[in-house]
Parts: sequence; C-alpha cells; structure tokens
Amino acid sequence: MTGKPCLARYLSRLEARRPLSAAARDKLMALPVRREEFAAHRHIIHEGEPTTRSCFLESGFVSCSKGLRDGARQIVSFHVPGDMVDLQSALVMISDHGVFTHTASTVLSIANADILELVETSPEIGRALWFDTLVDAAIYREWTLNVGRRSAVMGTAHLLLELFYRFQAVGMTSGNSFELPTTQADLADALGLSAVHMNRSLQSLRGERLIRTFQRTMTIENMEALVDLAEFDPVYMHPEGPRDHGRPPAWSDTGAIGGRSVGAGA
Amino acid sequence: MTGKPCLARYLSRLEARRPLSAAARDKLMALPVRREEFAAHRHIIHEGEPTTRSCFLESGFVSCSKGLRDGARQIVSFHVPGDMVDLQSALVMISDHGVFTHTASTVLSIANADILELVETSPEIGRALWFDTLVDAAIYREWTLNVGRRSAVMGTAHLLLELFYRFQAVGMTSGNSFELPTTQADLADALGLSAVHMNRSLQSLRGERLIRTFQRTMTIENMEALVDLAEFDPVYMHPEGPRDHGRPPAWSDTGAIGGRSVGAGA
DNA sequence: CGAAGTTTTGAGGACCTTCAAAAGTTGTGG
DNA sequence: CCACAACTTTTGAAGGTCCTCAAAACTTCG
Repeated sequence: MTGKPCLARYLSRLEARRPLSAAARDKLMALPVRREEFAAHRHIIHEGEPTTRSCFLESGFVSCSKGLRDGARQIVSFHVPGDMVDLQSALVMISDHGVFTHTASTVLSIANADILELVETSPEIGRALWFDTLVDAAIYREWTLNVGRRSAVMGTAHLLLELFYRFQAVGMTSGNSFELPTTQADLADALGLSAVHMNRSLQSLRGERLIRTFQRTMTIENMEALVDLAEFDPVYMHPEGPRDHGRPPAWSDTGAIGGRSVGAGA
Repeated sequence: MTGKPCLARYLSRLEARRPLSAAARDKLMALPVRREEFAAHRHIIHEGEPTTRSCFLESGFVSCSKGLRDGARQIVSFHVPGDMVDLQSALVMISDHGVFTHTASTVLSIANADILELVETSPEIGRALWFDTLVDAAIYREWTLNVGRRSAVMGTAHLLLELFYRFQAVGMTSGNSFELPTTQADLADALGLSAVHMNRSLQSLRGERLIRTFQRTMTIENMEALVDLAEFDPVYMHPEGPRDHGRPPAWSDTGAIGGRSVGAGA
C-alpha cells in the first residue's frame, strides 16, 4: 500500500452505488491528496478548530465526538476504512466536533477548496458526495433513537450490529466476528452511558448468549436474537446505493403524498 | 399567499447563504411543485413508506420521528417554515422516519426525480442542497449530545434556544417570545424523556426565572443565563452560510491538519 | 517486569420513569 | 354562549435504570 497515495478506494465505493462517467472518475483521481498517518488515541481535529481539509480514512478506526464543559463526551459517529470522515466540514469554517483515532490510522486528506471546486464542475460527483452525507445523516438519526429511546442493552446491541455490518461491508469481519477497536468506555460515550453501565450491558448480552468476547475480538453468537432484541434493520445505512432516477421504480411519483392537492406546478 | 405556488422563499433562503446565477435561479423556480395542505396532527409521511416527493415547508410546524416496536417515539428533528423537510429522502427509496404536522401546515412538494435532475444539471444548486443537508446533519449531532450527555434541564434549555433561534431566523418571534407549537409530550419525545419529567424540567427553568410561559407562548426571561446553562452556541446551525472557496479566508489550507505528512498529491 | 490502562465488582444514591388522578385548557356542537 | 368531551398540564408517590465512587482483577505495553 505504499506509492503515490490515491483515492481509488473511495472511487470504487462511490461507484458501487452508482457508476460515474470517465470524466468524473478522472477528476476525482486527479484530486491532490496528502497521506497522513496518526498513532492510536490521537486527535486528527479538535472541536472548534478551523477546517481546511477533509479526510478519507484509508485504514484504521476513528470517531467524531462533541464535548461538554464538564468533560463529558458524546461520540456522534464511528468511521471504518473507506469512509469519508468530516465531509461535514467541507462547507463550514469551524469544526463542530473532534475527530479521534482509536487505532493507528492513515488518512488521505484533501483541501476543502479542491472538493468544492470538484463538486461545482462535476454534478455527478456532487451527487455522490451528497448521498454520502445523506447516509451519514440517516445514521445520526438512528443514533438519536439509540441514545434517546433504546435501553442500554438494546442500544448496545444495536451499536454492535451497526459496527458488524459496517466492518463486513469493507471485508473486516470473519464469520460473525470482528476486532472491536474501542474500549468499553468509548462505546459508553457513543450511547450516552457510563463505562460501568456499558460493562454491565455487555455482560447482560453475554449472559444471554447473544455475543461472546475474547480479548479484542467480538463475536455475535446469536445473530437472529441480537437483531430482534435491537430491532435492527440495516437499511438505514443504505448499503444498496441511491435511487436511480433514470430508471424510476414503478411507484415513483404516483399520486399525492397524502395531502389535499390544491395547486399545480409550472 | 394564494396564486401559483412557488419556491421563491426557498430561493431566497439559499441565496442568503450564497448567491446563485440567474440560470440556476430560473431552473429552481421552474421546478414543478404541488401545494398541499395538512391539518394539525397529521402524518405527511409514515415511517417505512416509499419516498416519491420532498417537501418544502411553506407554513406550519412539523417534526420527523422514528418509532420503536413498543410505541416509543423519538423526534429527530423539528422544521420551521422555509425548511426543506425530507430532502433526506430524495436519494432514498424508503423513508426511515415519519413526518408529522404539529400545526396546520402547507407544503410545496417536489418530485424527487425532478430534484435529482436539477442537481445533475446545476452544480450550484447541488451544492446549495448539499449544504442544506450538512446543516441538518450538524443539528442531528447537537441533538445526539442533547439526548446523550445533557441533563433533562440542560437539554430542555438547549432545545428551547434552538427553537427560538430558528423561529427568529424566519421572523416568527417577537422580542424574546415565540409561539411554542408543541405539547410538552412532544418536547419529551425530542429529548428522550417522559412527559412527566419534561414538565418538571420546564418547572425548574421557570423556577429559576429563565423562561416564562403563558398559554402557548414561551418567553425567554433571562437569555444570558439560559444560554449559559445550556452551553448553547448557535453556530452549529450555520446561519451565516457556507464557506466561499472563491475567497478563501487567511487560514485556509495552511499546513497539515495535525498528522505527519508522508506523501504529496498529484 | 513494572506501569498504565481496561474490565469487573460492589454499594449507595440520583435522575428519571411509571402509574394514577386532579386541575386546567382547548375545541366542538347544540 | 354554554356545556361537554378530549386533551394537556400538573402533582404525588413508588420504583427502576443508570450513575458515581472506589477498589480489585486483569490485560497490554514499553
């Protein structure tokens, strides 16, 4: 994986959703990137810092988090290799969240100005990046539900399943196992729990034979029961890619959306 | 406000952030829209329904929410007039959340296929819509913090301030007052609390003379103290508009983002 | 092998929930 | 304009989930 750093992996991720034209592909690959390496447990960006570059995560595992004055921390997202981290900040001057490595990570960073220029010259890529942030937003919504309305055990189950699916999508699982790159305290910060209660929630899942842990590897022993407990439905992560309006599905644009139609478009 | 329904208000909202070319403006205004009216307490879209149209909220107040099997509900966002609700679903086949009116509302709905076509022919508009969803995502992050790490009273204070600022931005406040269009149970669902505890949190804020309520109107009595209690900083809503990469600020793209640079771009 | 970090355990307490009912408000129809 | 029904807000009391503090067992790493 040495040599000239390049975004081929991001390209293939975007194209798995929807093919790009050769021109768009070339433009994306021509983007000047800089490979940067970070040790584990380092801040890539601090909350409140000016944002100048967005990061494509080539390898490793990072989280985005926000803090409170009293030191409390809420992790708002995790990112696996292949994710564009912090596309959030491409249009924004100051980062509203920090980015933190949980394992040694390598990142391809891109100047935000370059991304914006690319987007304005290639609508296709603009759409692909837009879709990327829509998926992020859908995951945020699910996390709000996790934190707000699911019990500790349920939320933990849901989070573990999300991590499993996302690792699986990038080939980092074997069977029903994956290497959990976080501490229990990190998981707690993602779910708005204390570390102690996170520990007890995991014990509860182990006690029910839903999961098993050995050192850092986490294996899902009873997928069906865990999915059922968590009310987990992976569609919110939209692994399938965006709708293709070139070939609209049968039900597309049929009828009103439920309201009383009182006007017609131009 | 009768006559041919049109998106002029959305246009001006987008342009407040960043001017559009005349061509882009025309394309946006040419979008076929349909005005639809909904009574209060109606579902515009149910969770799990196919998404065919996105909605611009012309007047009224709506929330987006997700449910659990046991009937628990988490509100994931509120929307004031001028918001594009459910742009989220433009690229997605099935809605992962419901949209619900809290007051009588009128909506201009646009076929998703039309939005996608517009975005692919006008990068400027693509960028504007992208920015819109980035702001939504930033608000989601703040809500996750609200629900996960802020206490009930703090979270309530934060939510009320967010509503105040968003109403203010569309001219729906007078002084430090606004009409709260939700019940306490709705606020509770937004913060992951019970209605009873929401009531007690509001009583606590009233007791400290931070807010005052009379019928449906909510007034902020001590803005400074409320902001301090909530650790509220409105920048997360990005009222100021996106960065303009045509005129990058002085610190733009200076130096590395913190890592050890080991490669250079093409 | 020692030091630092992580997981686990226990006990007590705080925050928030649930259930239930009363008081107050809003909307509807006669 | 009043009466009634439905909804919303408020209050009380009991209980559960989750938190804090603290220390021990275990793991990881230099």
